[in-house]
Amino acid sequence: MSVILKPKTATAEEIAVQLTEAIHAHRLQPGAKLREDEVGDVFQVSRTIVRQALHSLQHKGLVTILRNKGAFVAKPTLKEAREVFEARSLIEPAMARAAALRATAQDVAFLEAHMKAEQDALDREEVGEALRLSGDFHVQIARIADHTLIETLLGQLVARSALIIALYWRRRNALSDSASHMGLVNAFRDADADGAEEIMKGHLLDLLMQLDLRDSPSGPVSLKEALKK
Amino acid sequence: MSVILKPKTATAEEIAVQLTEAIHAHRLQPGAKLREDEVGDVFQVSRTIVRQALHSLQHKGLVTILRNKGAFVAKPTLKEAREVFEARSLIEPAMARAAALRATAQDVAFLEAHMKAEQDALDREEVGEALRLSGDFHVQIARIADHTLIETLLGQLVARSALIIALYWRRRNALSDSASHMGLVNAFRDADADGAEEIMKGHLLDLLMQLDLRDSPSGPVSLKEALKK
DNA sequence: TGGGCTCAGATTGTATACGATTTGACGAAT
DNA sequence: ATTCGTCAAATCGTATACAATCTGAGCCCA
Repeated sequence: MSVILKPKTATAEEIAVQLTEAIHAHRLQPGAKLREDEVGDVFQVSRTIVRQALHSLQHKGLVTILRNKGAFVAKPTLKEAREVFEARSLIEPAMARAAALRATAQDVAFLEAHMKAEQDALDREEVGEALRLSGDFHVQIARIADHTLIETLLGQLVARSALIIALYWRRRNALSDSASHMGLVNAFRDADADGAEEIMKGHLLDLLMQLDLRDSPSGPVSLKEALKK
Repeated sequence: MSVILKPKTATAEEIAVQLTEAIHAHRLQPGAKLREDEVGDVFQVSRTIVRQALHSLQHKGLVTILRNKGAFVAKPTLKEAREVFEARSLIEPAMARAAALRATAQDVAFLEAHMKAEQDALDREEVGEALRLSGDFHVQIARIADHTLIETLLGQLVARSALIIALYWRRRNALSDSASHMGLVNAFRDADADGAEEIMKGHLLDLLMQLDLRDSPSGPVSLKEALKK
Protein backbone atom coordinates (compact mmCIF):
# COMPACT_ATOMS: atom_id res chain seq x y z
CA MET A 1 0.00 0.00 0.00
CA SER A 2 1.54 3.26 -1.04
CA VAL A 3 1.39 6.37 1.09
CA ILE A 4 -0.68 9.08 -0.49
CA LEU A 5 0.57 12.47 0.51
CA LYS A 6 -2.10 15.05 0.41
CA PRO A 7 -1.16 18.18 -1.56
CA LYS A 8 -1.64 19.97 1.76
CA THR A 9 -2.86 23.28 0.45
CA ALA A 10 -2.05 26.15 2.78
CA THR A 11 -4.80 27.63 4.94
CA ALA A 12 -5.67 31.30 5.11
CA GLU A 13 -4.13 31.51 8.56
CA GLU A 14 -0.86 30.00 7.40
CA ILE A 15 -0.65 32.47 4.55
CA ALA A 16 -1.37 35.35 6.89
CA VAL A 17 1.39 34.19 9.23
CA GLN A 18 3.92 33.89 6.44
CA LEU A 19 3.05 37.32 5.11
CA THR A 20 3.26 38.73 8.62
CA GLU A 21 6.72 37.28 9.09
CA ALA A 22 7.82 38.64 5.74
CA ILE A 23 6.59 42.08 6.73
CA HIS A 24 8.12 41.79 10.16
CA ALA A 25 11.50 40.87 8.69
CA HIS A 26 11.31 43.68 6.12
CA ARG A 27 11.21 41.29 3.19
CA LEU A 28 7.97 43.01 2.23
CA GLN A 29 8.21 46.79 2.20
CA PRO A 30 5.42 49.18 3.16
CA GLY A 31 3.34 49.99 0.11
CA ALA A 32 4.09 46.71 -1.66
CA LYS A 33 1.12 45.49 -3.66
CA LEU A 34 -0.29 42.07 -2.90
CA ARG A 35 -2.22 40.91 -5.93
CA GLU A 36 -4.71 38.19 -5.17
CA ASP A 37 -3.84 35.69 -7.87
CA GLU A 38 -0.13 36.37 -7.54
CA VAL A 39 -0.29 35.40 -3.86
CA GLY A 40 -2.56 32.54 -4.85
CA ASP A 41 0.01 31.23 -7.30
CA VAL A 42 2.76 31.38 -4.69
CA PHE A 43 0.81 29.37 -2.14
CA GLN A 44 -1.16 27.28 -4.64
CA VAL A 45 -4.57 28.25 -3.36
CA SER A 46 -7.61 29.92 -4.84
CA ARG A 47 -8.33 33.61 -4.51
CA THR A 48 -11.00 32.80 -1.94
CA ILE A 49 -8.37 31.73 0.58
CA VAL A 50 -5.99 34.57 -0.29
CA ARG A 51 -8.83 37.00 0.27
CA GLN A 52 -9.44 35.63 3.76
CA ALA A 53 -5.78 36.04 4.60
CA LEU A 54 -5.62 39.59 3.26
CA HIS A 55 -8.76 40.65 5.12
CA SER A 56 -7.35 39.15 8.28
CA LEU A 57 -4.18 41.19 7.87
CA GLN A 58 -6.24 44.28 7.22
CA HIS A 59 -7.98 43.85 10.56
CA LYS A 60 -4.57 43.61 12.18
CA GLY A 61 -3.47 46.85 10.58
CA LEU A 62 -0.75 45.32 8.44
CA VAL A 63 -2.48 45.60 5.11
CA THR A 64 -4.60 48.31 3.55
CA ILE A 65 -7.31 47.24 1.14
CA LEU A 66 -8.57 49.84 -1.33
CA ARG A 67 -11.82 48.89 -2.94
CA ASN A 68 -11.38 47.82 -6.53
CA LYS A 69 -7.70 48.69 -6.23
CA GLY A 70 -6.25 45.86 -4.24
CA ALA A 71 -4.30 45.07 -1.10
CA PHE A 72 -1.06 46.79 -0.10
CA VAL A 73 1.32 46.44 2.79
CA ALA A 74 0.29 49.28 5.10
CA LYS A 75 2.22 52.55 5.26
CA PRO A 76 1.57 53.95 8.74
CA THR A 77 1.36 57.72 8.84
CA LEU A 78 3.34 59.75 11.33
CA LYS A 79 0.28 60.04 13.57
CA GLU A 80 -0.38 56.33 13.43
CA ALA A 81 3.26 55.64 14.23
CA ARG A 82 3.13 57.85 17.30
CA GLU A 83 -0.10 56.22 18.40
CA VAL A 84 1.34 52.72 18.14
CA PHE A 85 4.22 53.61 20.42
CA GLU A 86 1.98 55.50 22.82
CA ALA A 87 -0.25 52.45 23.11
CA ARG A 88 2.75 50.22 23.67
CA SER A 89 3.98 52.59 26.38
CA LEU A 90 0.66 52.28 28.16
CA ILE A 91 0.59 48.52 28.01
CA GLU A 92 4.06 47.04 28.08
CA PRO A 93 5.44 48.35 31.38
CA ALA A 94 2.50 46.69 33.16
CA MET A 95 3.21 43.47 31.28
CA ALA A 96 6.87 43.61 32.29
CA ARG A 97 5.79 44.03 35.90
CA ALA A 98 3.38 41.10 35.72
CA ALA A 99 5.95 38.93 33.95
CA ALA A 100 8.54 39.67 36.63
CA LEU A 101 6.13 38.33 39.23
CA ARG A 102 5.24 35.20 37.28
CA ALA A 103 8.39 34.23 35.38
CA THR A 104 9.67 30.74 36.14
CA ALA A 105 13.20 29.48 35.63
CA GLN A 106 11.99 27.94 32.37
CA ASP A 107 10.68 31.28 31.21
CA VAL A 108 14.01 32.95 31.93
CA ALA A 109 15.86 30.21 30.08
CA PHE A 110 13.48 30.57 27.16
CA LEU A 111 14.08 34.29 26.92
CA GLU A 112 17.83 33.78 27.12
CA ALA A 113 17.65 31.32 24.24
CA HIS A 114 15.47 33.79 22.39
CA MET A 115 18.09 36.52 22.78
CA LYS A 116 20.79 34.16 21.65
CA ALA A 117 18.83 33.31 18.52
CA GLU A 118 18.54 37.01 17.81
CA GLN A 119 22.28 37.48 18.25
CA ASP A 120 22.98 34.52 15.97
CA ALA A 121 20.76 36.02 13.32
CA LEU A 122 22.70 39.26 13.58
CA ASP A 123 25.98 37.37 13.28
CA ARG A 124 24.67 35.76 10.11
CA GLU A 125 23.84 39.26 8.86
CA GLU A 126 20.15 38.37 8.75
CA VAL A 127 19.09 41.77 9.94
CA GLY A 128 15.42 41.28 9.08
CA GLU A 129 15.17 38.04 11.01
CA ALA A 130 16.93 39.63 14.00
CA LEU A 131 14.42 42.46 13.90
CA ARG A 132 11.55 39.99 13.86
CA LEU A 133 12.93 38.12 16.86
CA SER A 134 13.57 41.35 18.70
CA GLY A 135 9.92 42.29 18.32
CA ASP A 136 8.74 38.84 19.26
CA PHE A 137 10.65 39.16 22.52
CA HIS A 138 8.09 41.72 23.65
CA VAL A 139 5.20 39.45 22.75
CA GLN A 140 6.76 36.63 24.74
CA ILE A 141 6.71 38.84 27.82
CA ALA A 142 2.95 39.18 27.53
CA ARG A 143 2.74 35.41 27.18
CA ILE A 144 4.78 34.95 30.35
CA ALA A 145 2.51 37.46 32.07
CA ASP A 146 -0.27 35.05 31.05
CA HIS A 147 -2.32 37.81 29.48
CA THR A 148 -3.73 36.33 26.28
CA LEU A 149 -5.70 39.36 25.20
CA ILE A 150 -2.73 41.67 25.40
CA GLU A 151 -0.45 39.03 23.92
CA THR A 152 -2.61 39.09 20.80
CA LEU A 153 -2.93 42.84 20.78
CA LEU A 154 0.78 43.34 21.32
CA GLY A 155 1.52 40.96 18.46
CA GLN A 156 -0.35 43.36 16.21
CA LEU A 157 1.32 46.45 17.61
CA VAL A 158 4.76 44.89 17.30
CA ALA A 159 4.12 43.91 13.70
CA ARG A 160 3.01 47.45 12.94
CA SER A 161 6.12 48.68 14.70
CA ALA A 162 8.15 46.78 12.12
CA LEU A 163 6.44 48.79 9.40
CA ILE A 164 7.11 51.98 11.29
CA ILE A 165 10.76 51.09 11.69
CA ALA A 166 11.00 50.37 7.97
CA LEU A 167 9.60 53.82 7.23
CA TYR A 168 11.01 56.04 9.93
CA TRP A 169 14.26 54.47 11.02
CA ARG A 170 16.73 57.26 11.52
CA ARG A 171 20.09 55.68 10.75
CA ARG A 172 21.45 52.50 9.40
CA ASN A 173 22.99 51.47 12.71
CA ALA A 174 21.60 48.39 14.37
CA LEU A 175 19.03 48.69 17.11
CA SER A 176 20.92 48.76 20.36
CA ASP A 177 18.28 47.02 22.37
CA SER A 178 20.12 43.93 23.56
CA ALA A 179 21.13 45.75 26.74
CA SER A 180 17.52 46.52 27.64
CA HIS A 181 16.38 43.02 26.85
CA MET A 182 19.18 41.62 28.99
CA GLY A 183 18.14 43.93 31.80
CA LEU A 184 14.57 42.71 31.57
CA VAL A 185 15.61 39.08 31.74
CA ASN A 186 17.72 39.81 34.81
CA ALA A 187 14.82 41.60 36.47
CA PHE A 188 12.59 38.62 35.72
CA ARG A 189 15.13 36.28 37.29
CA ASP A 190 15.18 38.42 40.42
CA ALA A 191 11.40 38.88 40.43
CA ASP A 192 12.12 42.61 40.44
CA ALA A 193 8.77 44.00 39.34
CA ASP A 194 9.63 47.69 39.80
CA GLY A 195 12.90 47.24 37.97
CA ALA A 196 11.29 45.41 35.05
CA GLU A 197 8.61 48.07 34.71
CA GLU A 198 11.17 50.86 34.68
CA ILE A 199 13.45 49.16 32.19
CA MET A 200 10.54 48.56 29.84
CA LYS A 201 9.44 52.19 30.08
CA GLY A 202 12.94 53.35 29.25
CA HIS A 203 13.35 50.79 26.52
CA LEU A 204 10.25 51.95 24.67
CA LEU A 205 11.41 55.53 25.04
CA ASP A 206 14.79 54.56 23.57
CA LEU A 207 13.07 52.93 20.62
CA LEU A 208 10.98 56.03 20.04
CA MET A 209 14.09 58.22 20.18
CA GLN A 210 15.71 56.23 17.44
CA LEU A 211 12.80 56.94 15.13
CA ASP A 212 12.38 60.09 13.14
CA LEU A 213 8.81 60.97 13.92
CA ARG A 214 9.06 64.68 13.28
CA ASP A 215 6.68 66.07 10.73
CA SER A 216 7.65 64.98 7.25
CA PRO A 217 5.23 62.38 5.96
CA SER A 218 7.53 59.78 4.49
CA GLY A 219 10.38 61.44 2.68
CA PRO A 220 10.39 61.79 -1.08
CA VAL A 221 7.07 60.91 -2.65
CA SER A 222 6.57 60.80 -6.37
CA LEU A 223 4.96 63.91 -7.76
CA LYS A 224 2.29 61.75 -9.30
CA GLU A 225 1.41 60.26 -5.96
CA ALA A 226 1.61 63.60 -4.21
CA LEU A 227 -0.93 65.22 -6.49
CA LYS A 228 -3.23 62.26 -6.91
CA LYS A 229 -6.88 62.87 -6.04
CA MET B 1 -39.17 60.23 -15.60
CA SER B 2 -39.62 57.91 -12.68
CA VAL B 3 -37.13 57.65 -9.88
CA ILE B 4 -35.48 54.29 -9.78
CA LEU B 5 -34.52 53.40 -6.25
CA LYS B 6 -31.63 51.03 -6.12
CA PRO B 7 -32.27 47.92 -4.00
CA LYS B 8 -29.33 49.20 -1.93
CA THR B 9 -28.01 45.91 -0.69
CA ALA B 10 -26.25 46.21 2.64
CA THR B 11 -22.46 45.99 2.77
CA ALA B 12 -20.52 43.66 5.03
CA GLU B 13 -19.49 46.58 7.19
CA GLU B 14 -23.08 47.73 7.68
CA ILE B 15 -24.11 44.25 8.71
CA ALA B 16 -21.22 44.04 11.15
CA VAL B 17 -22.22 47.37 12.67
CA GLN B 18 -25.83 46.34 13.10
CA LEU B 19 -24.87 43.04 14.68
CA THR B 20 -22.45 44.87 16.95
CA GLU B 21 -25.16 47.24 18.11
CA ALA B 22 -27.52 44.35 18.71
CA ILE B 23 -24.89 42.63 20.81
CA HIS B 24 -24.04 45.84 22.60
CA ALA B 25 -27.68 46.42 23.50
CA HIS B 26 -28.15 42.81 24.61
CA ARG B 27 -30.64 42.07 21.86
CA LEU B 28 -28.28 39.25 20.90
CA GLN B 29 -27.23 37.07 23.80
CA PRO B 30 -23.81 35.41 24.21
CA GLY B 31 -23.88 32.00 22.57
CA ALA B 32 -26.58 32.90 20.05
CA LYS B 33 -26.04 31.16 16.74
CA LEU B 34 -25.65 33.25 13.62
CA ARG B 35 -26.43 31.06 10.64
CA GLU B 36 -25.07 32.37 7.40
CA ASP B 37 -28.14 32.18 5.23
CA GLU B 38 -30.43 33.26 8.03
CA VAL B 39 -28.44 36.47 8.41
CA GLY B 40 -28.31 36.66 4.64
CA ASP B 41 -32.10 36.50 4.42
CA VAL B 42 -32.50 39.25 7.02
CA PHE B 43 -30.21 41.65 5.17
CA GLN B 44 -30.98 40.39 1.67
CA VAL B 45 -27.39 39.62 0.76
CA SER B 46 -25.53 36.51 -0.29
CA ARG B 47 -23.57 34.34 2.09
CA THR B 48 -20.37 35.81 0.70
CA ILE B 49 -21.12 39.15 2.29
CA VAL B 50 -22.43 37.66 5.53
CA ARG B 51 -19.23 35.69 5.81
CA GLN B 52 -17.13 38.85 5.53
CA ALA B 53 -19.17 40.45 8.30
CA LEU B 54 -18.91 37.43 10.59
CA HIS B 55 -15.16 37.11 10.07
CA SER B 56 -14.79 40.79 10.81
CA LEU B 57 -16.66 40.37 14.07
CA GLN B 58 -14.53 37.37 14.92
CA HIS B 59 -11.41 39.50 14.61
CA LYS B 60 -13.00 41.98 16.98
CA GLY B 61 -13.67 39.25 19.52
CA LEU B 62 -17.45 39.49 19.36
CA VAL B 63 -18.08 36.29 17.46
CA THR B 64 -16.58 32.84 17.69
CA ILE B 65 -16.44 30.79 14.51
CA LEU B 66 -16.14 27.02 14.87
CA ARG B 67 -15.09 25.28 11.72
CA ASN B 68 -17.95 23.40 10.11
CA LYS B 69 -20.13 24.37 13.05
CA GLY B 70 -20.93 27.99 12.45
CA ALA B 71 -20.68 31.44 14.01
CA PHE B 72 -21.86 32.24 17.53
CA VAL B 73 -21.98 35.38 19.60
CA ALA B 74 -18.90 35.06 21.81
CA LYS B 75 -19.11 33.89 25.41
CA PRO B 76 -16.08 35.40 27.15
CA THR B 77 -14.58 33.19 29.82
CA LEU B 78 -13.85 34.48 33.27
CA LYS B 79 -10.18 34.91 32.37
CA GLU B 80 -11.03 36.80 29.20
CA ALA B 81 -13.44 39.00 31.14
CA ARG B 82 -10.75 39.91 33.65
CA GLU B 83 -8.29 40.58 30.85
CA VAL B 84 -10.67 42.94 29.08
CA PHE B 85 -11.08 45.06 32.19
CA GLU B 86 -7.37 44.95 32.98
CA ALA B 87 -6.62 46.20 29.50
CA ARG B 88 -9.19 48.96 29.85
CA SER B 89 -7.66 49.96 33.18
CA LEU B 90 -4.29 50.32 31.52
CA ILE B 91 -5.60 52.42 28.67
CA GLU B 92 -8.55 54.51 29.70
CA PRO B 93 -7.13 56.61 32.54
CA ALA B 94 -4.49 57.89 30.13
CA MET B 95 -7.22 58.68 27.60
CA ALA B 96 -9.22 60.56 30.22
CA ARG B 97 -6.12 62.59 31.02
CA ALA B 98 -5.44 63.40 27.37
CA ALA B 99 -9.09 64.24 26.77
CA ALA B 100 -9.11 66.64 29.72
CA LEU B 101 -6.24 68.52 28.13
CA ARG B 102 -7.84 68.66 24.68
CA ALA B 103 -11.58 68.89 25.25
CA THR B 104 -13.23 71.95 23.71
CA ALA B 105 -16.52 73.50 24.74
CA GLN B 106 -18.13 71.63 21.85
CA ASP B 107 -16.74 68.36 23.15
CA VAL B 108 -18.17 69.02 26.60
CA ALA B 109 -21.54 69.92 25.11
CA PHE B 110 -21.45 66.76 23.01
CA LEU B 111 -20.79 64.57 26.03
CA GLU B 112 -23.56 66.27 27.97
CA ALA B 113 -25.99 65.58 25.14
CA HIS B 114 -24.69 62.03 25.06
CA MET B 115 -25.44 61.56 28.76
CA LYS B 116 -28.89 63.04 28.30
CA ALA B 117 -29.62 60.60 25.49
CA GLU B 118 -28.61 57.78 27.80
CA GLN B 119 -30.90 59.07 30.53
CA ASP B 120 -33.75 59.40 28.04
CA ALA B 121 -33.25 55.81 26.97
CA LEU B 122 -33.44 54.74 30.59
CA ASP B 123 -36.62 56.75 31.07
CA ARG B 124 -38.12 54.94 28.09
CA GLU B 125 -37.07 51.67 29.75
CA GLU B 126 -34.77 50.86 26.85
CA VAL B 127 -32.16 49.36 29.08
CA GLY B 128 -30.16 47.79 26.25
CA GLU B 129 -29.90 51.05 24.35
CA ALA B 130 -28.86 52.88 27.51
CA LEU B 131 -26.17 50.30 28.07
CA ARG B 132 -24.91 50.76 24.54
CA LEU B 133 -24.73 54.53 24.95
CA SER B 134 -23.01 54.18 28.27
CA GLY B 135 -20.26 52.12 26.66
CA ASP B 136 -20.00 54.47 23.71
CA PHE B 137 -19.31 57.30 26.15
CA HIS B 138 -15.92 55.76 26.83
CA VAL B 139 -15.14 55.48 23.15
CA GLN B 140 -16.01 59.12 22.66
CA ILE B 141 -13.38 60.05 25.22
CA ALA B 142 -10.71 58.39 23.11
CA ARG B 143 -12.02 60.30 20.13
CA ILE B 144 -11.75 63.57 22.00
CA ALA B 145 -8.23 62.60 23.03
CA ASP B 146 -7.63 62.35 19.25
CA HIS B 147 -6.17 58.88 19.54
CA THR B 148 -7.58 56.95 16.59
CA LEU B 149 -5.79 53.68 17.27
CA ILE B 150 -7.04 53.45 20.83
CA GLU B 151 -10.47 54.69 19.81
CA THR B 152 -10.76 51.66 17.55
CA LEU B 153 -9.29 49.32 20.11
CA LEU B 154 -11.49 50.64 22.87
CA GLY B 155 -14.53 50.20 20.68
CA GLN B 156 -13.74 46.51 20.60
CA LEU B 157 -13.08 46.28 24.31
CA VAL B 158 -16.29 48.11 25.15
CA ALA B 159 -18.30 45.83 22.90
CA ARG B 160 -16.77 42.81 24.58
CA SER B 161 -17.55 44.41 27.91
CA ALA B 162 -21.21 44.33 26.93
CA LEU B 163 -20.94 40.57 26.50
CA ILE B 164 -19.22 40.30 29.86
CA ILE B 165 -21.93 42.32 31.51
CA ALA B 166 -24.56 40.10 29.94
CA LEU B 167 -22.84 37.04 31.39
CA TYR B 168 -21.51 38.20 34.74
CA TRP B 169 -23.74 41.04 35.86
CA ARG B 170 -24.31 40.57 39.57
CA ARG B 171 -27.75 42.02 40.14
CA ARG B 172 -30.60 43.35 38.19
CA ASN B 173 -30.08 46.90 39.41
CA ALA B 174 -29.09 49.49 36.84
CA LEU B 175 -25.49 50.49 36.39
CA SER B 176 -24.88 53.45 38.60
CA ASP B 177 -22.32 55.09 36.41
CA SER B 178 -23.96 58.40 35.64
CA ALA B 179 -22.17 59.99 38.61
CA SER B 180 -18.75 58.99 37.29
CA HIS B 181 -19.58 60.11 33.79
CA MET B 182 -20.78 63.43 35.14
CA GLY B 183 -17.57 63.78 37.10
CA LEU B 184 -15.52 63.14 33.98
CA VAL B 185 -17.38 65.77 32.00
CA ASN B 186 -16.83 68.28 34.77
CA ALA B 187 -13.12 67.47 34.88
CA PHE B 188 -12.95 67.96 31.11
CA ARG B 189 -14.64 71.32 31.41
CA ASP B 190 -12.06 72.37 34.02
CA ALA B 191 -9.15 70.84 32.08
CA ASP B 192 -8.43 68.88 35.24
CA ALA B 193 -6.19 66.13 33.91
CA ASP B 194 -5.30 64.56 37.26
CA GLY B 195 -8.94 64.56 38.32
CA ALA B 196 -10.14 62.99 35.08
CA GLU B 197 -7.52 60.26 35.30
CA GLU B 198 -8.46 59.43 38.89
CA ILE B 199 -12.17 59.40 38.22
CA MET B 200 -11.69 57.07 35.29
CA LYS B 201 -9.54 54.72 37.36
CA GLY B 202 -12.19 54.59 40.05
CA HIS B 203 -14.99 54.26 37.55
CA LEU B 204 -13.46 51.16 35.95
CA LEU B 205 -12.88 49.69 39.38
CA ASP B 206 -16.53 50.34 40.23
CA LEU B 207 -17.62 48.57 37.08
CA LEU B 208 -15.43 45.61 37.91
CA MET B 209 -16.85 45.45 41.42
CA GLN B 210 -20.36 45.18 40.06
CA LEU B 211 -19.38 42.09 38.11
CA ASP B 212 -19.20 38.63 39.55
CA LEU B 213 -15.82 37.50 38.30
CA ARG B 214 -15.10 34.98 41.01
CA ASP B 215 -14.32 31.46 39.91
CA SER B 216 -17.41 29.64 38.71
CA PRO B 217 -17.25 29.33 34.95
CA SER B 218 -20.86 29.87 34.01
CA GLY B 219 -23.01 27.82 36.30
CA PRO B 220 -24.05 24.23 35.65
CA VAL B 221 -22.49 22.68 32.57
CA SER B 222 -23.99 19.61 30.97
CA LEU B 223 -22.04 16.41 31.39
CA LYS B 224 -21.92 16.08 27.64
CA GLU B 225 -20.30 19.47 27.32
CA ALA B 226 -17.97 18.88 30.24
CA LEU B 227 -16.51 15.72 28.74
CA LYS B 228 -16.54 16.82 25.14
CA LYS B 229 -13.18 16.40 23.33
C1' DT C 1 2.01 69.18 -28.72
C1' DG C 2 -1.39 68.08 -25.68
C1' DG C 3 -6.00 67.36 -24.05
C1' DG C 4 -9.59 64.23 -23.94
C1' DC C 5 -12.01 60.09 -25.66
C1' DT C 6 -12.60 55.12 -26.28
C1' DC C 7 -11.68 50.57 -25.58
C1' DA C 8 -9.20 46.32 -24.28
C1' DG C 9 -6.78 44.03 -20.69
C1' DA C 10 -6.05 43.39 -15.97
C1' DT C 11 -7.82 43.07 -11.49
C1' DT C 12 -11.05 42.98 -7.89
C1' DG C 13 -16.15 42.08 -6.14
C1' DT C 14 -20.05 38.97 -5.69
C1' DA C 15 -23.10 35.15 -6.45
C1' DT C 16 -23.60 30.58 -6.91
C1' DA C 17 -22.62 25.68 -7.62
C1' DC C 18 -20.75 21.86 -5.62
C1' DG C 19 -18.13 19.25 -2.15
C1' DA C 20 -17.26 18.19 2.80
C1' DT C 21 -18.75 17.84 7.38
C1' DT C 22 -21.85 17.65 11.09
C1' DT C 23 -26.17 16.40 13.22
C1' DG C 24 -30.06 14.00 14.57
C1' DA C 25 -33.46 10.47 13.52
C1' DC C 26 -34.51 5.94 12.70
C1' DG C 27 -34.22 1.16 13.03
C1' DA C 28 -31.70 -3.27 13.69
C1' DA C 29 -29.13 -6.12 16.71
C1' DT C 30 -27.89 -7.47 21.19
C1' DA D 1 -34.19 -0.87 26.54
C1' DT D 2 -29.82 0.52 24.96
C1' DT D 3 -26.28 0.84 21.76
C1' DC D 4 -24.60 1.33 17.43
C1' DG D 5 -24.63 1.96 12.47
C1' DT D 6 -26.59 4.14 8.53
C1' DC D 7 -28.51 7.77 6.16
C1' DA D 8 -30.62 12.13 4.89
C1' DA D 9 -31.04 16.92 5.87
C1' DA D 10 -28.83 20.99 7.20
C1' DT D 11 -25.01 23.73 7.14
C1' DC D 12 -20.50 25.32 6.22
C1' DG D 13 -16.02 25.52 3.01
C1' DT D 14 -14.00 26.38 -1.41
C1' DA D 15 -13.56 27.01 -6.25
C1' DT D 16 -15.05 29.17 -10.05
C1' DA D 17 -17.84 31.87 -13.27
C1' DC D 18 -19.28 36.16 -14.26
C1' DA D 19 -20.00 41.22 -13.30
C1' DA D 20 -18.05 45.64 -12.07
C1' DT D 21 -14.31 48.61 -12.01
C1' DC D 22 -9.92 50.54 -12.85
C1' DT D 23 -5.86 51.43 -15.81
C1' DG D 24 -3.21 52.74 -19.52
C1' DA D 25 -2.40 52.70 -24.45
C1' DG D 26 -3.65 54.41 -28.59
C1' DC D 27 -6.00 57.61 -31.26
C1' DC D 28 -8.33 61.71 -32.83
C1' DC D 29 -8.64 66.40 -33.19
C1' DA D 30 -7.92 70.94 -32.14
